[in-house]
Amino acid sequence: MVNIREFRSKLRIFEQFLGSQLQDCCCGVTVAQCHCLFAVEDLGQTTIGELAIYLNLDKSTLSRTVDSLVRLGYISRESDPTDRRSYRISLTQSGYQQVEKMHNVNDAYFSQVFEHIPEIDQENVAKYLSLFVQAIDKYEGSQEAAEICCKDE
Amino acid sequence: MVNIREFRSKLRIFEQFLGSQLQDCCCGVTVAQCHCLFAVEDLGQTTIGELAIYLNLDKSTLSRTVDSLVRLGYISRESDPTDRRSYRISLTQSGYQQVEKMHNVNDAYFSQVFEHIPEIDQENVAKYLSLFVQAIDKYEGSQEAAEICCKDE
DNA sequence: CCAAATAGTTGTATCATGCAACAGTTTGAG
DNA sequence: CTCAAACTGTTGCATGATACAACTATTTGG
Repeated sequence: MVNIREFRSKLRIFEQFLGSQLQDCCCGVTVAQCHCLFAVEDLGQTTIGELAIYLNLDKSTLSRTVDSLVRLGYISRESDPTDRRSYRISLTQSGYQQVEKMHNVNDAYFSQVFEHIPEIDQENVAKYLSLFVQAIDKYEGSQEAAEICCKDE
Repeated sequence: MVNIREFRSKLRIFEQFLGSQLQDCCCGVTVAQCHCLFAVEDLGQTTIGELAIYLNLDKSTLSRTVDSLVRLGYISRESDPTDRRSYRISLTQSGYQQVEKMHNVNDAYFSQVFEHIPEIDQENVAKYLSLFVQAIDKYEGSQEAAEICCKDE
């Protein structure tokens, strides 16, 4: 039986680490811009609306973040000829370079963290994190989610 | 050999989940206030400075967050008679109740997530997360940390 | 004893965010 | 076909979290 409270305590440390790690490894852009660039990479050609859903943020927030990335030259935003309300969002050449740079820096960082895990355990760390993420997916797809929490108090 | 980039991809999903989960389960206070309350619980009687180090935030940020929690009645802040620059920060009765409420709600949430993990794997999910957190500790204590990242560009 | 260090607060600026209102465009029901 | 409803993205506004710098009050060490 897992001690949930202890698990959550570890999780808080983990979360804090992830936050400051990314902040340090964004290669010149902000954390929000970094998330947005990775999301555009994941989605390929996309729209503000899709990005907002993917990142679970308001479309107005994404509108502004994308705007800043267009100004930085990392993202191209072209009017969609088949629906003039919509824009086609994608990475520019320079955007791809920035994303690759961020990946390399972050990969290097996590590789070093992994070196501090005993070699026999490394695969399992990845495996069981993956399992947890799967459980999140299943749970969020299910009914119960959010009914426990105290959103509306 | 662990595929670091894939691992990081899972991590991004994980991080997003943790962020929105806590936001929904703060029982009436903000996420920053929630982190602060848990920190005061962890530290027992403490100070602004200690909290700032523990949470890796600026003392001015903590000063304001603590201030808001004093106003809410969750934290008591008394002048330290042995050092009049300093204040003794601790949870009030009402603060303990709030913390317990948040623990219960969050424990319930994560218990449900765990139910979506096969029973044989549950212990391992906790075990290997713990191992990863240990690796973070070791790494952050070491020299190399932060030299990889592109903080200063 | 006084300069330097320390603890916390406050002013200021920035970033991220959501909601509401809006403009322009598309779509579907009649 | 037409027009109301739905949709896409932007902008105005408010809030919250945050850091840095300057500040006050206090303590400490040479």
